[in-house]
Formats: sequence, structure tokens, C-alpha cells
Amino acid sequence: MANSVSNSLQTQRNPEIETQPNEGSNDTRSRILAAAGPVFAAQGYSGATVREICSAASVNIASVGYHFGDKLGLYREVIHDLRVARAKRFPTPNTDPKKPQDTLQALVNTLLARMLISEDSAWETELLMREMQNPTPVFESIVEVFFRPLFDQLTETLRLLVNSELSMHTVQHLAFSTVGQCLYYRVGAEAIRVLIPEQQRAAHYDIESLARHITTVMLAACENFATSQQQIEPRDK
Amino acid sequence: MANSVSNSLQTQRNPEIETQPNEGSNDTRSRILAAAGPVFAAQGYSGATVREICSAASVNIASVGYHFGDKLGLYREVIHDLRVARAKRFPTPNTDPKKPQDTLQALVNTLLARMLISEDSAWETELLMREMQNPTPVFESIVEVFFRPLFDQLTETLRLLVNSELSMHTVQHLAFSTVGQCLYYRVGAEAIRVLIPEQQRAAHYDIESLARHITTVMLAACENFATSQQQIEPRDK
DNA sequence: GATTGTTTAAAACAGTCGTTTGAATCTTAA
DNA sequence: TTAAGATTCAAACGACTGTTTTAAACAATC
Repeated sequence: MANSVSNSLQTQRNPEIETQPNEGSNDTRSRILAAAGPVFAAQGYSGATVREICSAASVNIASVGYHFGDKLGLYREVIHDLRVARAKRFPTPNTDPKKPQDTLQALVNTLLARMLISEDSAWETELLMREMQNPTPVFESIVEVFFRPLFDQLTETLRLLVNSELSMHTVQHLAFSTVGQCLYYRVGAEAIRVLIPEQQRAAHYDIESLARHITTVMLAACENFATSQQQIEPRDK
Repeated sequence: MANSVSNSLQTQRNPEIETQPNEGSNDTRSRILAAAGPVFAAQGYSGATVREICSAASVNIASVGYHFGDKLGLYREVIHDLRVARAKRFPTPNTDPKKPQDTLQALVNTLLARMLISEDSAWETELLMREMQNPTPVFESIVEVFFRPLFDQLTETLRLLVNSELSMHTVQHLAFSTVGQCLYYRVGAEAIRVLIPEQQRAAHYDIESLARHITTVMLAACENFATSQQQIEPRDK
């Protein structure tokens, strides 16, 4: 029990010795990490099997137990590595208080790019989406590190675009409206695939077109909220 | 009445002899169906176990094999029953071509009500959300029966609110903007729970407030698209 | 070369999964 | 009642899961 609890029990690899000429990517531990991400993303945490991961990494099954303690330890490490990789690849755009329209456009572009990316790193987004529907113990930290910064920047930008006296929760609703529209093109992707013919999808569902559309919608809404004070207490138009 | 499904194996119940007026709700088959829905919704198709379902229904494990063939057969039946129950409970609002604003408001209300319902039937929405992320063989029919009618009505309504010469795909994007905003308050519910303090959530995140906000956003966007022809061909092409 | 500690390998462990079995029970009709 | 079918039941099946065990291979130090 006590000796098999923490993965730090065994003498894990020593960082001092680890600066070897040996390529870290060929390391067993690294190979497991590289193979685990896509498998977790595709099958979910419960659905993924350590056998499949180890098979994809060409590594013995017992290795995950040795290097990460257990399956959850491996998953935590995958999430951790995902965070640092993601922060580098999608830097939040700079905020220019003088051009909030451009900032909004850039934020929408970033959101959509994160959603619709179809490169090798698509599994990262897939994994985050799974965390939203089936939160694991790491979910809360994911929100704080991943979502909160973008959400804050979005609300600040929208604040510049509307009546400054507008209540806080209305601005937050506008932020969720923006995020929701972007998110749908991933959450509802399978539904869209059935609803919209492929030809039309190929023509009008690229990131730039969608970003332009969503930005237009939100700018129109902001203009409405900026001019008509009445919208704060909306009764009828 | 509720039985006589076309299952392949075993000697299923004979419709001719079955005329016996035994209460269908206490029937083993009905108890399994009633218990299976929430379990499938909570755990997903793969995650749900027939043992848990049968335990919740207080029936023997072999009953699902006898009455539904196998686990997938039970799932199909659950989805089928869900469809008929859902169609009755959430009738699509009537379309009045003279008041498209009201129709839009009603559609947003319906969408949000479907998303945020927290009654006994909340498992139905949960199940549909799972189908969107992890489509099973029944997904396509779900889209056709569940989503397509509402999507068509939404596009027709939005068409009345914008310039009639606006391209088809732009109107469809507007429909997805509407759906996306509604959907987010369920998909992102866990994230919102972390981002927004509970007190604020309790005050401003009820169905009526959100519906009013989303309708306002979309009406402002439609007005923009109705007046400015420029939006049809943005920039140069 | 022997010894130590680290890493990998094959096999087995205990448990759960969906499904099947074959006998026991119940229902119905003669 | 009896016979035949419909339905339930406990038990087991084989396949899979995460994890552990035991031994072998490897590297570095004495």
C-alpha cells in the first residue's frame, strides 16, 4: 500500500543525470507521453487503455506504472504538458485600447483557430472538450489557466465597445455569446456535417469566414448596447 | 402497445398472445427502459453497464439480452422512446410570418429550455449532448428528427429579419450563431460555474434573462444585415 | 570483474465487462 | 391437470481492464 502509492517512491529519473546525449524523445517516458495525448483525446480518460497507449508508444505495459505511478498520474502529466505547449502556441493577442474592434476580431480568430485546428495538435482541443463534458479532478485548474485569461480579455474588450454604464453581467453575457458562437463550430461539428452539404461547407466554413461573421454579429450587438440605454432594462423594443 | 419491436433473436413476446392487460409500467421490459435512459446519459453508452441498469431496474442481468437482444438494442430503443417523448414535450413554436421577432424569441426560449431543463427529463438533453461529441450509429437520425426541423424554422425566421437578398450561407451562419449561444450555457456550464460566482449566477442566468439577451444580440445583428448590403460581400474577394 | 541501482520485459493478478447458458418459474390454453 | 411456451433467475463464460510481480537487461561505480 504505502510503498506503491506515490509515483515518487521509486527513484525516478534524476534531472542531473538526465542531460544525456541520448535524445529525450526516444526515451520511454517521453514516448509514453507523446502517445498518451491522442489516445486520451480520442477515447476519453476512461475509454483509453494503457495497453493501447503503450502499444502506440512501442513500450511495455508496466512502464506507465513505473514512470507515472498509475493511469491517472499519466493523465495529469499529459494535461500539464498540454498546458505549457498550448500557452506557447496560442498567445493571447495584444490588447490595444484604442482599437477594440480589432482586438475583438483577433480574439474571435484565436478562439476559432483553437476550435477548428486540424493539425497534429488537434487532440489537445479534443481533450479540453472532453474535460468540459466529463470533468476530471484537473478541470478547475484548466479553466483558470486556459479559459479565465481569454475570458477576462474578452470582457475588457467588449466593455470598451458598449455603454460603459452597462452592468457587469450583461458584458459577461456578451462574452459568452462570443465564445458560444465560436465553440459551436466544434461542438456542433457533427450536426453541421449532417445539416449542411459538403460543398457548401467547403466554401463558407473556413476560419476566416466564420470569424468575420461572428465579429460582425457581436459588433452589431455591441453597437446596439452602446447606443440604446434602454437595453439595460429590456422590456420591448 | 409499447412492445413488439423487431428484435432478431430469441422467441420474443408474441403480439397475438400479448393482449394480456398486464400493466406495462410494471413490466420488466418497461422498467429496464425507464432505468436505462438516466444511466446512459450519466455514464455514456460505453461507460454505462448493463449491470448498473438492471440493478437500478431491479431485474435480472439476462433480461436485457432477452428483451432487447443486446446493449445496443436497448440503447436504440431508449433513443426511439426519447424521440417521441421529446416531440410531445417541446413542440416547435408556431411561425407567424408577420412577427418574426416574436418567433425568434420563442425559438430561443425553446432552445434554452431544452438546454437548461433540470427536471427528471434532464437526462434526455444529456444524452443528446453525448451523441454530439461521441456519435453512435443513431446520431444521424437524431439530427434529422431533432435538429433539422428547428434549424429550418430558425433559418426561415431569420430570413424574414434580414435583407432577402442575403446569401443562404449567411442566414445559416446566423442560425448557428443563435444555436451556439444557447448551447454554450450547457456545454460550458461547468466552465461558467468556475468563472462566475454563484451569487451572480443565481441572479442573472435564468432562462428568461438569457433568452432576452440572446434575442437582443441576434435582432441587432439581423438589423445590421438588413440595412447594410455591404455585409454580403465583405472586403474584396 | 563484481556490485549497485535503474530501467525494461513477460507474465500473471484480481476485477469488471457484455453476453450466454440451462434450469426454474410463471402464464396460457387445451 | 397437463403440456407448451414465455419469462426470469443464478451462475458462468471469455474477453477485457488497470495494476503488480518477478526476473532479466542495462548503466555506472567501486
